Amino acid sequence: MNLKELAAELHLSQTTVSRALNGYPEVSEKTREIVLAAAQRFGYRPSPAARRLATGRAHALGVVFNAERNVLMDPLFVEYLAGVAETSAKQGFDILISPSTPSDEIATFGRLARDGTVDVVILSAPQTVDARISLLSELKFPFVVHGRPPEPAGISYIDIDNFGAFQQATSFLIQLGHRRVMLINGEEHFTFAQDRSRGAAIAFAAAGLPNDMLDEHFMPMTAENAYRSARQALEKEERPTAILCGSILVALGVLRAAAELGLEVPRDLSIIAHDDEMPAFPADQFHPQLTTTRSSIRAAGTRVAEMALARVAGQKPGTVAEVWPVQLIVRGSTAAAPERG
Amino acid sequence: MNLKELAAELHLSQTTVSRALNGYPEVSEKTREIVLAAAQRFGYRPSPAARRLATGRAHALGVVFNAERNVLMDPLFVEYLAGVAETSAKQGFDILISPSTPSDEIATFGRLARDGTVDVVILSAPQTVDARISLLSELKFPFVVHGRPPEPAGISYIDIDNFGAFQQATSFLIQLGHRRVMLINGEEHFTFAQDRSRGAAIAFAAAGLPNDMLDEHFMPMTAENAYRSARQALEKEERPTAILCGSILVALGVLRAAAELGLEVPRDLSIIAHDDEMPAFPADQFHPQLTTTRSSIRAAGTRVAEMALARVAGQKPGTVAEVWPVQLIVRGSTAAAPERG
DNA sequence: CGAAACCTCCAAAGCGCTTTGAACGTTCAG
DNA sequence: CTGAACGTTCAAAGCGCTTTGGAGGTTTCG
Repeated sequence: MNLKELAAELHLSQTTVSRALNGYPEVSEKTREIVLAAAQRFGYRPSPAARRLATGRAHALGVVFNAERNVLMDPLFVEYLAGVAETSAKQGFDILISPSTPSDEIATFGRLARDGTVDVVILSAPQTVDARISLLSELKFPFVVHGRPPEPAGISYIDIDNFGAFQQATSFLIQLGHRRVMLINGEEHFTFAQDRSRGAAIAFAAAGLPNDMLDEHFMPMTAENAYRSARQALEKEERPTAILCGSILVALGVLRAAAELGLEVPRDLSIIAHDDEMPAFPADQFHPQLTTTRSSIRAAGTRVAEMALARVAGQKPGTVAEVWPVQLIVRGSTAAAPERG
Repeated sequence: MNLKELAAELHLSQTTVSRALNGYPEVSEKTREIVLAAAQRFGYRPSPAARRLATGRAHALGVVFNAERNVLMDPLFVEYLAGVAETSAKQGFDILISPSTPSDEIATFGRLARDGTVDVVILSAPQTVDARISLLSELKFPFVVHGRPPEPAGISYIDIDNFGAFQQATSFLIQLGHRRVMLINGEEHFTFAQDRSRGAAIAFAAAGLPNDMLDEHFMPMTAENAYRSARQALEKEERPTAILCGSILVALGVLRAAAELGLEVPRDLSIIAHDDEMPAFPADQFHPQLTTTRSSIRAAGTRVAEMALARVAGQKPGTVAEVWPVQLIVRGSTAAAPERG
């Protein structure tokens, strides 16, 4: 049943019925009730396609899914998506996943912005030079960012306090007597990696320690990459006594490297991992339980979706700039540094 | 630029331009070329919304995303989605993710089918009694299934040979001298869990062994659930000497249980896991490397998307019914059963 | 009592595309 | 030379909704 038929049934015009349904004030309460009841009774549902054409709004939010990137490092993505899905469902918004390869990612964003298939897009993992942000800004297409944009002015975003988290974690290790600390970070071009890097460096500086005791590595955060790097570092004479891990997956690789080399955690090696709270891999289910800097990526997902919807509803960009605190949770993977050997 | 403007520019009617662009035969090659060139030059892109309204087709395929379910057990989901994305991108199809909670999943499917926001939906993890399939069949809405539908007649699906995989794996364990085998399976109401169960049972029967030596447990396949079950079983007097795991995540939990109890794999305990090829957790990166029954869920994703698109293009349902072979890959987590204690 | 000010409701014009039915030349067979 | 057949193009009618610009009727106020 469409609007025309419904209107005919009610002996009203399409206009009135449409307005009654959409909560416009030009229609009397009495009429509205009648219309609403009838719509209910006939199971009338407006056609999204028609509404989209008429209003120019899609009632959908876009997420660009970069398969190659996400699959490798992101079991996180599902958890994040779950958060986004949660809020968007409440508002009846659909989520459009636009597949792309790294090479045509920009084109994908362009298409999304121009086609009007979505009203707003959510951007994740901003980079220090981010063509996606430039493009969307230029096209004046609404977007919100999950993570810290390189130039946050005029951009709505939320981020976790990567800087604080790694500063805190590093300070904690230093307090435990660790001097040679390895940091297995994400790829250098991500702003979060930069923030984490700075956090760790500041902690060293604050303790009056030379910066070169911090052995930092940038890489895609897979278990395997982490395994290789950790293994290499731990085989050296002057091996690190503590490793800061960018994610739980990284910790997994590090644990394996340590096990293979006969190093016991935390006796011989302390490990702190950043934990985005993947339910499939709870930090406290590891052996030993992992000390982590924790923040829920799912919660971030729900929040960023909220922001996206607010943006569609007319909120100005740049209104939201939240940085969520990250908590250091001390568990069994950290201990005092071993005696100098 | 829209069609009208483009037509005006070319001094042609909208009809002709539209037809030229969409490859209809009623337009001469000369005209078509001119139109195509102009469209290119002006960067004309037809409005999806308008096209959708006019044709009634959405040019999108739907995936219902059950956040609560997927997040818990499915880092797989991303990998699967990547497969779907890959093929749908090639055909310019969008992927609409419809969030739902378990309780309103059926309603979500109904909405999707009626709204015309998508042309076809992909169903995953069919159950022995599956209301989603019943609903879509009844509404005569196109769908394809990833996994084995309870009543496959007239339904296009692909599945991996769960039965064969677990029969093979179980036989292999029996050959190695294992008699007390534990099977940590998915939830009972999934058809794949049933198939696996049957596969293992048949292997026992074929070896002339009593069925009660197979200790089968159904549960959501999380590492934690697996850990608990395995731990409990391994603490018993008559503990299993081998455990069949429904997924790599399950294996993770089992490994932890074994480690905590001081059991060495594969000396004291053999493990075979089913491996869907999550790149984040490669079976050969475990310690020890895992013996697996392997099949790529990503490949399945691309195939099922192909089927979905074929379905949209008019292919009859029930045309495709593929069952992919699963390979047993023997690595380091299996060995001959320990001597009877 | 008449005009101004509402309050409700409506007809009709889009939104940008596809598609039907027909028109206009041209060519071809009879 | 005429009528049929064909190849090409077009005007116009949707698709189902929103929204503009009124139109009628009722109330309010000087």
